[in-house]
Amino acid sequence: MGRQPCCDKLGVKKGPWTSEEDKKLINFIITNGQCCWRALPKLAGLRRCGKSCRLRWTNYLRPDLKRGLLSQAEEQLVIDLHSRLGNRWSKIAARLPGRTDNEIKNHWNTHIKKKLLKMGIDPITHEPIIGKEDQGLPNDHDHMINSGEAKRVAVISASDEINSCSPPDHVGSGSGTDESSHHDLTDVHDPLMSCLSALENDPTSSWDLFLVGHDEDGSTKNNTNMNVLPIWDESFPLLSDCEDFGVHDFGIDFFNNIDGNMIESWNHL
DNA sequence: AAAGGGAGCAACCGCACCTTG
DNA sequence: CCAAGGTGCGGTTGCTCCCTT
Repeated sequence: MGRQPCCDKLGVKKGPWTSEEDKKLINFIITNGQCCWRALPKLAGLRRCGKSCRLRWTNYLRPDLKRGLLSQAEEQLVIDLHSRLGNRWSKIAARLPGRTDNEIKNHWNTHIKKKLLKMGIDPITHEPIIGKEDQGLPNDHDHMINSGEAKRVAVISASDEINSCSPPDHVGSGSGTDESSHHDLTDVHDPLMSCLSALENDPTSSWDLFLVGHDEDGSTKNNTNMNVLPIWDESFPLLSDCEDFGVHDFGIDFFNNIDGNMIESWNHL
């Protein structure tokens, strides 16, 4: 049988996109909306694979994309969601407006993973790594766990809200690796979260600002920045209706509502 | 100032799932 | 119901930039 390749390998350009190609793609999508990706390259006059066009659009050209590093709140949300969803980057990205799965995946692999490892926390299981000396971890990782270094991972005390919007489709995969069941944030037995909760009052952490706020009387409370963590159903009603936050979510209305700022940002490409 | 190495990110690849006829 | 096409997703690669020596 065999599947027909998504595009003719011959004559299809690969590698970095030029600004000229970007403009062609943007112009086509603005004019025509996003139709079938396979046909798009020909129609838009691009010598690119349809897949490549889709990727370029979703990961780079989409007007609603945020630029720059993830904020601490976003990073924390990624950690939290990863603890429950695993490497389902698209699902995680769906909870972070303006961020792409690719971006989050990259950020995870290059930043967050290292941070967690440095803290002696397994980035896969989100459990403390104890007594595993041969994993290339710093020798003092146990010390870091006990000293409050690990606290930087942050505490989600707003777990109820987040749990309330857990995607329904991440359960029952049948693989026996249902992350949601044992990484539920409300579960006090979650080693990562309980570890972090125990450390949350350490005033030395550079992440305190967003982890836990301190009232003037010294009592702790959720930092106001925690409010940045979205209560999706309320704050992002549109997103809560979107299983994925992809290009297909932009209909004709979206393109009718493209404003000057978007065009401006594209002009800077 | 130049070379080497590491980090970060954009893009590609291939598989899996969904849709359609 | 099945086969084939279309799309999405996660893993991986490779290029570029920056820092260190």
